[in-house]
Amino acid sequence: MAVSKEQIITAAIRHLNGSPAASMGQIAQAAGISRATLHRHFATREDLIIALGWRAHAAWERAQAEAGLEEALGATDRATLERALHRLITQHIEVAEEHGFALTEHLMEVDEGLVRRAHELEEREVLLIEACQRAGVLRPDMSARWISNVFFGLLVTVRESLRRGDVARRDVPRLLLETFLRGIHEN
Amino acid sequence: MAVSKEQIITAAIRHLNGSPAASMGQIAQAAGISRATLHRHFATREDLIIALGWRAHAAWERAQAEAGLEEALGATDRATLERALHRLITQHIEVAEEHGFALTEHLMEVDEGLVRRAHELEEREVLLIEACQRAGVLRPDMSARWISNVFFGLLVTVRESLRRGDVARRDVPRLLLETFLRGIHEN
DNA sequence: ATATACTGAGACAGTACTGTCGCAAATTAT
DNA sequence: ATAATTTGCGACAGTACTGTCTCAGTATAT
Repeated sequence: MAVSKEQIITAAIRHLNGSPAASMGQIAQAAGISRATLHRHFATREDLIIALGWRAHAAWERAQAEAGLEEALGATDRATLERALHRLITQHIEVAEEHGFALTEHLMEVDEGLVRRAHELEEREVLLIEACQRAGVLRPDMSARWISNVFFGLLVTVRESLRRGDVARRDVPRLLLETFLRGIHEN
Repeated sequence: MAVSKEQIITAAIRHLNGSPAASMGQIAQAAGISRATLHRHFATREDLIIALGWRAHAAWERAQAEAGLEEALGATDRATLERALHRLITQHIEVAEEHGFALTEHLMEVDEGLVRRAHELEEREVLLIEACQRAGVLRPDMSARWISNVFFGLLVTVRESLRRGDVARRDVPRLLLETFLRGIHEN
């Protein structure tokens, strides 16, 4: 096979990041294959979007794994939790960069399994946030779910900032961490 | 006239906040008018979306005005600038709540005038941010444009949090201000 | 070299829109 | 009450998709 299913997904995501409403024909063209071949791999457009969703969620899960989230959930000391949190944040930057369009794609909420998967992944981050709150790493006067949503919004910030060329790619980790943790107020 | 153009816009925005990809027929139904009537007011779907964009931008400008942004730009003292900033942030919550879908609607970038308008409004906020940085209200180690984008992302956070029912409406101003200015880190 | 599998191109029907029109009914103004 | 305006409804052509199919050409494997 000249172009594998995984390659198609990659090309589709890349194209949809710039044109979220692209048709099957445009996606096929961007992937360098015919529309018929694209339909052979993904029977419907919805199937394709769902597949992209799973890919994005896989990247999300990998980010959690590489951040050591699972292990950190058993810890109670500041250092371990803080390190996991920082890693998680920086790992997410790539995810937002590669699968950014998934952040605001409402079509993904139609797939039951995908919604459940997103919920699970989100729930694990909420657990980490709560653990950080108990350990005194994060402020306790905000709900963990709000903080989780703040994280989501800041990833949209990252995506847009990079898309518009407002910040340099290499500055993003520092900016995101500082903004997220310390806010933008002086001292 | 039973339903004015302004009422149609209001109903359309309300409906599109929940279903961003709604068709003209669905929008008409949501507004309580026929599709033909909707087309009499807005010749094309694009015209309608553009009109919603102008409405959203008008609300945006009103938020800036009520926050006293213009006057604050001439000031250099902390108190005035800080007060304008706080007002601007809280004023924006309503805008995000009422015109939330406009935050991520890419179709609005096709209208030249609308893009210029958005640019102007954004530029004024950047100027305020820079003034706040010079006055020691906001940290100077981040570009004003990044901070402006952070603000944008947090409005997406607000929209999603309210849409999902994760936070109470009355808690939003405090949460947003605290998060924006102080971040989520303990102490 | 031959069989197998895959691909691109094109045609096709089906669907869901958009945008326009005419007309009858209802609303509003005078 | 009558005229003018506005509306809903249905019909219509036009467009842009989606999803399926066929067929001829190409690559791949044995």
